[in-house]
Amino acid sequence: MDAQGLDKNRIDERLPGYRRIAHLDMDAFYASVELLRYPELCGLPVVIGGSGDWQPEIHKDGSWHFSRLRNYAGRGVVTTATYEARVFGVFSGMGLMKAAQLTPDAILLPADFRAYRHYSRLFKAAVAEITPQIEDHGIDEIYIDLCGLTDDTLTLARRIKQAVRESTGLSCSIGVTPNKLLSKICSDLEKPDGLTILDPEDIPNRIWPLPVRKISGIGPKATQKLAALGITTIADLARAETAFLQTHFGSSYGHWLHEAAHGIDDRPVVTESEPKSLSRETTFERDLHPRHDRHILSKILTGLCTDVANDLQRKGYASRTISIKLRYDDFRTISRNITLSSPTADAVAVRRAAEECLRRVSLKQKLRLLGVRASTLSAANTLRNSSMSHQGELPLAE
DNA sequence: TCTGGGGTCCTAGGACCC
DNA sequence: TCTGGGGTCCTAGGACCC
Repeated sequence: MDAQGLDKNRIDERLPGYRRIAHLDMDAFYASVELLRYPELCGLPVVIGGSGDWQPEIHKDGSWHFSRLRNYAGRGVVTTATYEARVFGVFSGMGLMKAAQLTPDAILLPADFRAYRHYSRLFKAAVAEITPQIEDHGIDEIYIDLCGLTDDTLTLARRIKQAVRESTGLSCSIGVTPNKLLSKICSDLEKPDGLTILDPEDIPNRIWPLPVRKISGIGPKATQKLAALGITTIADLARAETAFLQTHFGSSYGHWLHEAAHGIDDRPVVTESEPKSLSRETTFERDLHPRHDRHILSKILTGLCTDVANDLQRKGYASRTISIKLRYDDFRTISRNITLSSPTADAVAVRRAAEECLRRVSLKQKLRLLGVRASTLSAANTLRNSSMSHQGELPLAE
């Protein structure tokens, strides 16, 4: 060991190419949580979506009665589907009405986010027992920095999977590579219950044959644009000149595309972060007319502002920028925002600001969605926070 | 089958100031 | 009166992620 406590014989994990970063992705998370509750649904096509009144009902003999997808009518989308349902071409984001056409006999369950958050906390706590170097990435995913741990990668990955299974009864898939970009791709390669460890030398064999869409950050638009340029696989992308990509995608995104294709990514695992914005939005059951349905819309707007204000207060933030979001019946979406002179977490102030924004939009067309967002966040009350840290002092009133 | 709700980050133009 | 850059803030929209 040298002065910094580093073993000279070990590869220096501080170098970007030699880090050990894991990406852990829970397998069909929401659906799997539901199967814990309703084990009799194992092996059946099950679709989770919406939040309506198709709650399973219990029979006198103790058996459950489940709703079928064919009976669904509304504007909900698929949140998750079991692998058995995915076989029919059902995937998340798809309208439930369309999913019903593909597989009418599939079981439909409402999303139960409280249950999913509970299991999310369980699996993250179990991993945190092994190492606290965890970056949250949504409800069912984390990045784990394995640098500094002494065991070999395979042992660690197996231990993490075992900890997740013991704490939740659920399986996950893990990818371990020198960076987040590659690990994210790899955790998906052997799903479900996968474990993929990849060295940089494996990139040409295992990464390059994949479609560009497998790279997190290349979405539907970029995929289409790349295809039009004759680029469909990551190998195609890796062959493309940076300058060529930059002329078509801008200097920043073009540069990133090139690096991504070569498996280059130096982003650190970030274990702590503050939210940048909080928002609430709702799609109406039917399109609403700004004038005829004025009272309903007003009530909905007040509700959204109250929810946002409550979220701000509960989480200890105040916001200086309030935005509204409108979606017209033709799906055109616009937003307006206003920056206040001082931060607020007050429902009435949020509502006033939202109204101010609303005055600047055209209200001739029917609406399908209304949303309210609070951004430019600051700690709600630094005075109060500092007083809280001194034992014995009473927190100041609002 | 018309397409949810919660986020992050980036771009680009205009105002305003030095 | 016209012509400059640079920096920051604000606004609107869009791509992308889970």
